[in-house]
Amino acid sequence: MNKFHEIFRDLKQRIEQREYPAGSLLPSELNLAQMYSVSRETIRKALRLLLESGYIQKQQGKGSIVLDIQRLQFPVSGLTSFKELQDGQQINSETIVLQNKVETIPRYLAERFHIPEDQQVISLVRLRKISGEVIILDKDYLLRDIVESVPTDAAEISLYDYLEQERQLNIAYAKKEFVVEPITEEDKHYMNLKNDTHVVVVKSEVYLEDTRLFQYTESRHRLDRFKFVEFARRKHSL
Amino acid sequence: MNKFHEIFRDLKQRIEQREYPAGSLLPSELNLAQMYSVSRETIRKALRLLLESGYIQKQQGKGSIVLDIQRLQFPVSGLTSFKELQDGQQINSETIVLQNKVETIPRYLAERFHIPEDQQVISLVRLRKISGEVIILDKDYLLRDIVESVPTDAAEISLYDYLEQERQLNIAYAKKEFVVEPITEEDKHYMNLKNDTHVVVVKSEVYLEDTRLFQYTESRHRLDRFKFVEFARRKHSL
DNA sequence: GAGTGGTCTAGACCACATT
DNA sequence: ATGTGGTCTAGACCACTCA
Repeated sequence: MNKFHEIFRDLKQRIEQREYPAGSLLPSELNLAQMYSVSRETIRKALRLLLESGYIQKQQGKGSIVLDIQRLQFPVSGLTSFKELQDGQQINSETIVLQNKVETIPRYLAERFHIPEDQQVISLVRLRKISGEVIILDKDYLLRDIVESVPTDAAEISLYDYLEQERQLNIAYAKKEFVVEPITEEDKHYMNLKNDTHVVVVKSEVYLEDTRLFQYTESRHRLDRFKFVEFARRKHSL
Repeated sequence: MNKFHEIFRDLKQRIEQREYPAGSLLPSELNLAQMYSVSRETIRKALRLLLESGYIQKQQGKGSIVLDIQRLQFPVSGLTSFKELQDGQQINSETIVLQNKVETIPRYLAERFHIPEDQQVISLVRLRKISGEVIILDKDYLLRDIVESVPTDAAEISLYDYLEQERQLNIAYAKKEFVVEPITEEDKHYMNLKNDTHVVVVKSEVYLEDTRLFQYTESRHRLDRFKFVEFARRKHSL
């Protein structure tokens, strides 16, 4: 729909299909502007998206160098749902909804977020299986002021699809925290933990476009199957 | 030096000092343009930096909402050195250089990066102490084609300061991978591991502006002291 | 010197939220 | 209807790289 977004997608695809191979230079901004019949600033917006997602590296005076996506493959970071992760890779996965009920918010969360102690939340507990093994235990709390209820089959397929498309919620940003914690009885009960004593826990606070908190999640991962990949750029002196 | 960067730093500071308190709106882009005597596009570049670093949330038709930095404090992610992390928080820390020598590249790295097997590297091993305890074991390999040698006191204080300022190297981006691995004899020997069986390992491939690989690092963290915080934005349909 | 990306401008029109 | 941010333009000048 937006010009710069279309150009981004087009260039991205051409890079992925090796039409612009790794190590080569993209056409200059001026050339691209002529090729797509847009202004240079519009090209620059598209290139910025490519830069941020790790497809190119720019050099003043030289040009835009295409990076090696083979090498930098699967950078999986940011605010991405389990479903989207699986779609990106071809992995056979399965979600089992253990719990989907309304309750009052746990006290430690009410305190942490300065929310009334009688706040109602939807409490979801889900198991994530990959190749038949239970790898992840997800515990979600959704504020009931914002979502009244979630159909269990939506929780099974993709919660974010449902919230964004059916409920028209605009998920905007999140604070994520990665820590390692000793296992609980619940972990031991639901996951195939062998002799593990710890799990990796990813705690996320998710906010809407209007800055309202609407979700808190603890995603508990089996140690030996946890992997998080990130593409990072150096920010020179903010 | 750049106008938009100066404006970013100014607005950032005013937000941190609660001149623009959390939940309030910044002046409109048109107003800001007049206040700083610049064009609106320049203001928009500054606001984009604020948006990306989690200081504001924009809403079309409404304005730029200041976010609660108390709540979203210490988002520590991206490509940041140990020194910079410590500077951001007031923690007493110490670095001990265990090794600083030239050797041929380990075979698994030569294969992984398609580098000649006789490539020379600088091999650094460093311990990171926080409050007197050894928390992190850092193993660095720097390609000798790019840096000939590193003074041990530079490795002790800040490697990145030295590389960027003394050596004029432009560090641009990295691929980072977070996994959990069983401990090695080396881990056991140097860190106070108690009964831990695993460590968190952050593996980083660091690249220069001209896209040359120049550093590979394994940062091995004690489980109970590992914490990684990230501010993430939802990317709607790339 | 020619070509590249980086910054900045002044203006236009659109989409959205509020009154 | 007004004001907000989102997109796009055409042009200017600067900083940098490379032949």
